[in-house]
Amino acid sequence: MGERKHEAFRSTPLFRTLPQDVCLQLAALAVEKRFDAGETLFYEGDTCEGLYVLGEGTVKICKTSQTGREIMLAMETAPSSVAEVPLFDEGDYPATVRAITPVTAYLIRKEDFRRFCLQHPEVPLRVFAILGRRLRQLVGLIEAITFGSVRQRLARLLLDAWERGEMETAPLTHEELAMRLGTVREVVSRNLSRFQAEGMVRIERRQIVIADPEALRAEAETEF
Amino acid sequence: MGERKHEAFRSTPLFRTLPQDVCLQLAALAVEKRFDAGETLFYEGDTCEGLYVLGEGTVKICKTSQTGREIMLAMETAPSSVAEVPLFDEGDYPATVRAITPVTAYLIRKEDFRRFCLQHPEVPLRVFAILGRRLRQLVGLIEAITFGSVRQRLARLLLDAWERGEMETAPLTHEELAMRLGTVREVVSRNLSRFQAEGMVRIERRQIVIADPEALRAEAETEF
DNA sequence: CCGCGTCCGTGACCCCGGTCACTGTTTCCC
DNA sequence: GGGAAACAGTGACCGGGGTCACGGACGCGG
Repeated sequence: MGERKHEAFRSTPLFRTLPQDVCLQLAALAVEKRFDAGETLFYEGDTCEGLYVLGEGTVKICKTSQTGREIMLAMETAPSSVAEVPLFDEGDYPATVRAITPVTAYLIRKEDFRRFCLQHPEVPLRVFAILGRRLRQLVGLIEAITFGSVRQRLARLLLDAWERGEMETAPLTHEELAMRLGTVREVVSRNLSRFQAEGMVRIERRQIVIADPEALRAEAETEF
Repeated sequence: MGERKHEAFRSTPLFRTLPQDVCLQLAALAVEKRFDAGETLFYEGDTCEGLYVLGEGTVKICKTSQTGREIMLAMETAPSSVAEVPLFDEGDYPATVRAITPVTAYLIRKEDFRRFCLQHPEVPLRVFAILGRRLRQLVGLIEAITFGSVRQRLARLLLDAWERGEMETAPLTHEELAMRLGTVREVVSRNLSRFQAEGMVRIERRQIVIADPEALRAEAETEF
């Protein structure tokens, strides 16, 4: 069993630097869970079970308001991990994590992980780095939201997706984009229309095509 | 020398749980720095020197836009610490930190701190908890900004300040409030006026007085 | 006491973006 | 192929809040 599991643990940034045997030893503690697209791994406020290592698929980390609006804080695609935060501070999960493709994940209960950390002091340092990255991301998000416009953020988002070739692979519905930007569908539609009118993108059969990356970049980098 | 320094290290959340001697040993690595109110300890993008332990005073962690608008991500008042993030991930400081009262801080160079961590594995775990707290804070901020109104955030802010008795001690200019809320002076003024008109606060000789905490609370907790 | 700097209060204006309400277009599945 | 979802485009509307431009209130140093 567990070939895929081992592979997941070997390649996830958190454990990538660990020696093989230690890594396998850790993998032995984890239990596999599968989720369909749209299923949620856990909700904000749930008490923390443990750490999820993503073996396959991609998830979004998000918050939703009472009125159903949603904002995506981050996206993680395998190999990766989520829910590192509440492992050590006794708190609940701070946000909801939901599968956006089918996902197979491995759950390590937090006591097990903690014990493991004490035996392998290099592990916390890795977690540390991951947390740092997340923090930077969040700060960036706050900056973008409070200083920037939807137009700018959308430009940047499209550009990012394009640069990493996710343009064709991912369906990217307007609804999705809206959540990622912390706004609503209609606003995204409108802005996309404008982009098209200005020749920056073309929309052909429901696919967004980047026509003028440079113009987009200029738009994205127009500083606040 | 260093009585105040030792006190700072003993009481800061990061090191509070350390045995006395270890704590002093760590303190020995640090060098004292003083800042006047308004001076900035470091700017976002500066390459990370090390960890600051706050012995006295309070600072704000903030980002500023090109146009000079500013948003405060967090406030830290001694005993506390700032700049834990870039210690391990080789990045720059992610935000600017500025003294809002006179501050005396102790700087530990990051190599020294890292070395220290390897010798004392319980330290990273503490840092971890601190980072967790920060992350939760930021997520909360994002939520408040994207789903909430200035009115709500202002209500909550006033209430917080009131509950911890910072109401009289701190001058709290409208400008300050605006930054903390990620908005501008005028908007704060307006909302304060409205609050006064509705009898929630009174403003007497430039001092905001909480008149009806319950009403404020209701306002603050009106869910998005 | 006078001036000047800092902070406050307010009005006018305008635009972004959230909301509602429809209609049009794909897609996909029976 | 037909019908139901889901997705997309668009217009109308309007409120929050940002921007500008003042004028008034304090407070402090000369």
